[in-house]
Amino acid sequence: MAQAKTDDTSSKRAPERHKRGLIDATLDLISEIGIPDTTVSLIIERAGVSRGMIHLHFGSKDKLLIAAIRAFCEDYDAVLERVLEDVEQNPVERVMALIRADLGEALLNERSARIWHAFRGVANPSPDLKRYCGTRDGRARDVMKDAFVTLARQDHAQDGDMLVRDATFGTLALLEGMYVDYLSNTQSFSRRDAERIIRRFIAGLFPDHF
Amino acid sequence: MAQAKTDDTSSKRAPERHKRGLIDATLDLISEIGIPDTTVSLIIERAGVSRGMIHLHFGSKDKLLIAAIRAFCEDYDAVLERVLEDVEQNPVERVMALIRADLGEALLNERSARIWHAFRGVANPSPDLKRYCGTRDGRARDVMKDAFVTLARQDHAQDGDMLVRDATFGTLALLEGMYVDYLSNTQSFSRRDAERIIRRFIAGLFPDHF
DNA sequence: ATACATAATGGACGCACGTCCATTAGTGAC
DNA sequence: GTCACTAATGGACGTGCGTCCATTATGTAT
Repeated sequence: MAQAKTDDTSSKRAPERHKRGLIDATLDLISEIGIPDTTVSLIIERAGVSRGMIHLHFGSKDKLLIAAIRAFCEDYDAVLERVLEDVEQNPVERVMALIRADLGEALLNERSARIWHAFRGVANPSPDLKRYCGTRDGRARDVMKDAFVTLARQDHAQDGDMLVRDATFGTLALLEGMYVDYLSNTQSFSRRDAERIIRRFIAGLFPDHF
Repeated sequence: MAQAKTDDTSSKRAPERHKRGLIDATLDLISEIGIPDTTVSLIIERAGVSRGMIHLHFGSKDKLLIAAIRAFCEDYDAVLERVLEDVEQNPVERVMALIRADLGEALLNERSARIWHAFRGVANPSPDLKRYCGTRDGRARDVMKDAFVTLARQDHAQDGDMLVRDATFGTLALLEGMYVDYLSNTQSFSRRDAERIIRRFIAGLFPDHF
């Protein structure tokens, strides 16, 4: 058996590296000039590869786009996962850590916010893309819901189900709204303000904990 | 002086009617197949006019796009304005009327949500479009802020400025988030739940009024 | 009636797009 | 060193785009 398939940087034949290069170039261009203007010629120029590579590795430009958003979402999830590993079990801290991570520069920056919006904008007509865009699914939602369930039980809250649902759904909606506002108003956007507002929302539902 | 310039439907020469027809066709197509696939050929076919009309009336396809989003936003604002005229002066009722209007079928439906997202997605690279997309400007924000100012004064709240800012900003962010969620999950989206969640957020900040 | 102004037409044009494939270059096996 | 295999190249191809303009149709003023 030959040595591992991982691409050493010196090799001129490195399909995985080239695939990743094409995906990164695509994401960069989308964040800079938008999806409609992101052409095959610009992508290959940015990635520094030849014209046939997209067809060779992805089959078509559309499939490259799908691979790009998939990779983008996987990176996003990976960052969240890493945050959740490091944080303690206290549900209040877990929720706030999630929010802080979502609002931090690693996840909420101009590039990523633009990419999110660009994909959202074209996702509806295309089910292949829509699959990757849900807010309601995914780790973040589950972790948050679990934390709120714990708190609702501690409080012996009546109608705890609705409380948990409202808290989870509302927090995610607030985070979504913050992303939109970040893009509309990047320079005056305040991560501190955003975090405080979300905290105030949760504090209204769980006054004893936040 | 001849009769009014308003287009009677029988006339074959009706520039204003044709302009509006092109704009409506453009918005329809954007909501159905997205901006990248909305071509000149499809627009004129949908509008039932000839190929040269876009160049004649708007100068180019790009300018038609800008005119379309402008018209879309004006319609949106007009609906809000009409709601605000009918509602009483009580600040609590004004805020809730605004929220209810924003979540109502007239403003939040599949077509409009898709159009919003499509334009948001391409707006960042294009300042001409970005101008029309802000959440933080506009009537809705001002009306909401005024209402919260009134309430904060009644409560003699300390740090009322921050309270008002957080309430305004947070409510708008929640509404934005609801729009995103509506699109991601149209069939299971509940306007009632959305309204209740936003109300709970505001109630946390103004417990004596909501 | 006639002339004038302009709304509207639709085909032609050049260009840039995404796709594809015959060819070349690089890599590991024998 | 040779062979076999596959990654990578880059130009050619056809398609469909947006733009434009010479022409026609329509309504208005004289």
